[in-house]
Amino acid sequence: MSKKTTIYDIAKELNITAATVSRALNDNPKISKSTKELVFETATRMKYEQNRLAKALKSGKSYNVGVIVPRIDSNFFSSVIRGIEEELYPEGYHVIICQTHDQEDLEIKNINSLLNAQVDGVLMSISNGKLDENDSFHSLLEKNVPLIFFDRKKEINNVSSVTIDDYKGAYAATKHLIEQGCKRIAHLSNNRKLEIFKNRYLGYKQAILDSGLEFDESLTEEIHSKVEAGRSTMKKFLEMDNPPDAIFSSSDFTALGAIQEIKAQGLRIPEDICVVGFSNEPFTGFMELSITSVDQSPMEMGKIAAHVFLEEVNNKNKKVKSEKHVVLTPELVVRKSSLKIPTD
Amino acid sequence: MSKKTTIYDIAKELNITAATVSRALNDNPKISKSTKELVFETATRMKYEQNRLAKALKSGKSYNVGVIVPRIDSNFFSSVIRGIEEELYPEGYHVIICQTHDQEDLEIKNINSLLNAQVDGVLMSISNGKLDENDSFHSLLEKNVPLIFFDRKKEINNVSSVTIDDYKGAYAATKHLIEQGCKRIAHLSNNRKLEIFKNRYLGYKQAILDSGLEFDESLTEEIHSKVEAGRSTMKKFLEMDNPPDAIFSSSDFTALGAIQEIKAQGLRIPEDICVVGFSNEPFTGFMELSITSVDQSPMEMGKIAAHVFLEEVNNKNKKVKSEKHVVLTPELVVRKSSLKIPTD
DNA sequence: ACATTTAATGTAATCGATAGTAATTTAATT
DNA sequence: AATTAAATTACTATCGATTACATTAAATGT
Repeated sequence: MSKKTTIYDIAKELNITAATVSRALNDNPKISKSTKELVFETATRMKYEQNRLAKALKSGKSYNVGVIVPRIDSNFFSSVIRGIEEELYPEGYHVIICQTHDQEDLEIKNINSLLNAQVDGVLMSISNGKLDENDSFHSLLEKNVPLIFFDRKKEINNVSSVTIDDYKGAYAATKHLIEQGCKRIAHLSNNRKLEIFKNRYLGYKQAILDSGLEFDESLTEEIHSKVEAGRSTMKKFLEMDNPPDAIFSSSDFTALGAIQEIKAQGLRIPEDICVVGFSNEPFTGFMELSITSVDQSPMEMGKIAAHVFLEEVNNKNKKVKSEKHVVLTPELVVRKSSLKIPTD
Repeated sequence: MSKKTTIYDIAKELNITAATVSRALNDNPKISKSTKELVFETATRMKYEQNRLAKALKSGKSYNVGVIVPRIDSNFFSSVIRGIEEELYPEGYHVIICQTHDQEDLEIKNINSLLNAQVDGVLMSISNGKLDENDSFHSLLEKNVPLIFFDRKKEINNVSSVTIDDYKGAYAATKHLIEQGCKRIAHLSNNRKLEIFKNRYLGYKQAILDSGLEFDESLTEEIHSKVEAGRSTMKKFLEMDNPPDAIFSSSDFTALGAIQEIKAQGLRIPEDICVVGFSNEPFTGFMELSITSVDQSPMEMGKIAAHVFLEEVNNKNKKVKSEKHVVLTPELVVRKSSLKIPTD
């Protein structure tokens, strides 16, 4: 019930001014060593704690950072968030997490909500709603709030990003399938207006072309990253006259759906059909039939994104705006679902 | 670059006082209808937005709420969080999410960090670190910050909670296994200093005793909720002279680990061994061998927890402190892993 | 001894919104 | 028209920390 102690209380106690107390606590060089010590002592004795709200008002900084992701219940995003937190907490920032559930209206709501909370910056992975005239970021940029994309980015002036080389990851995954002897490799994609899915598609396509195989557009589908969508699309594939003998999926969840359908139809994995996913979600390793996938080092991604943010806020005064684009290299993790030919 | 418009700007524009503007915007009855309209118009025209930091300083409320969970990458917790957000966002609150990773030091750090951010309340599911002399909550209670437990609670004076009836859920799950003809039912538990795990254990035990089966303490183990822990414990069970014919697990993840080991040893599920998990994580339904589990209606839990919090902040002035304990009823979802006897 | 740095602290305004109280205008009453 | 009540708006302090500017005291120089 007792009110919090403020710098005024300390000042009164020591018969000095609040300004002096403030300076002392901030280690201002103009304050003598003796009073500094005195102030520090009484501050601890009186259990003083700085009022962040007051500081926030004065400085115009809230020391809150917004993080917007499609969802948090995937290992990938929750790991990125953990990386961000580990980097930002020591700097005194707090993280407000928002989920878009891939709905653009929620994305806009979240951005406004974060602006309202006066966050010092926003780190986000954009949703795949209607991407056409998506100017929900403008409100951020107008207000000069640093924005950093991670994973799912969009090419915007003055906006930095941290991504993986999706093209390379997809190329490696597809190449791997080809080396396993697969000839008709299908691709479960997602909204290709999003760069990550476009690049995965392109990497897949190029790997096929480079290997002299026939590229068949009808073997690619843009679907949601849901188990059920993967399953129903796989069903369609299997009804073709000339069904695929491998699936490269942009998502581990759709890969799982495909596997369910393949098994349900009595086909064998990897003997009849090989499957490769993307993101290296933990369950891909848990399954009895473990799933080959592409790891994106999410923790690392989060840490770097946070680091880029810190650079930007610290340079905010300087007019020299520079965008930074960090690209991480993904790693193919080969498991049972695609291993026809034992390597050892 | 142009600074934000404040109520002073509006006041100057209309030749009135900032106080009047403030009252008009807050729909104070003492302000005439005409000036209210005028103020609202100019506010929109000048793109006025309330400075939350200023309001926070004045009111002493940050309109931020802390949520502490062991981890966010499980469907259960992320769903609870979503429920909380849906309830709190419309009231103008923001949610700061913290993960403890079941480490007590992180729990303490998070609490301090949230206090530092001057949150208006904390909703938490406690970790299972060393629980003995856990007084990390005291700092919250001392400062009169509302604390609400959900799922993983602890009995503390004046602290409300929202949980499920773990005892009942466990009882139903075990009863179900008995009805399927299982005689030696093992239990994968977790730290029973946590009420939820203690209650699940008790419900399991009572169901066995009520059915006249022999209760064998050696068939219960306290382990971490990790796939690997479930697997290794199952291995131990299978090495017994008289191994179990069913597993009731406090966690879907350990249930999964058990299933992996059972299959690896060439045993059949559910014919040889039945398995039931807890939490109804999505993957329990995805698996080819779908897993029977206990649903905890996490969204609902989050919404109710948020609601209880709102009640508490709105009653904060009143001295009458009352704790509220909401208990939800869980639901058993029967799937392949335990269904020996087809019901239809 | 007096002028001039230098060091250390005090004074007061500021960030933006809110609320108690005073002041003014308007409406109602006799 | 005069008096009073009611409605409306203005004035000013406040939340707690920060900082430009002013002031005092001590130290140094000539």
